[in-house]
Amino acid sequence: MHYWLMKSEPSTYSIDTLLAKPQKTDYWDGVRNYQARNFMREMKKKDLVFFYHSNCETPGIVGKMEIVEEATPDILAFDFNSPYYDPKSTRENPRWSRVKVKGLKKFKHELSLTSLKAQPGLHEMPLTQRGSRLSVMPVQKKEWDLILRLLEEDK
DNA sequence: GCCAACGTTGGC
DNA sequence: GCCAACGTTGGC
Repeated sequence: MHYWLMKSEPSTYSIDTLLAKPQKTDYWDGVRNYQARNFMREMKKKDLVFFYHSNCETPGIVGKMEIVEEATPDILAFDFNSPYYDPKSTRENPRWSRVKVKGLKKFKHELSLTSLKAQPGLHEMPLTQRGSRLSVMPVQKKEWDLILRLLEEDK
């Protein structure tokens, strides 16, 4: 069992968007960064993921998801009309991947980036490091547990 | 909205 | 293979 964190801009796709989907499940697609893609390819069913709101008034962790389907080709890359279209990705040789997630919970209070940065136990996360733009990253179990404690939520 | 930091592209 | 130019991310 592994733990992860994935970012999304709430103006485009928020935790509420996910929780409003049928079965609260959806594809996490449109990732166009190799490092992030490679992490998605490592994800296994039942892995847990924090949902992070980026590029907004208060960036931070807002919810929790689980992986319900492991990586498959991101078909948006084949769609000429999609903003995520990539002519270099073909059905014969797909370049990008997606996973399917299920929204488990929206936390009562979000845990802001400011609070996360204030925790010495989280200084090794790419998230809290200056200049890091990685949108999909692994979370150590120690970090996961600490974050849950900070959220004061039942696990 | 600004802009620093980053990742990618493509000419050479 | 280098690296300048460009486009994007994302905090502030």
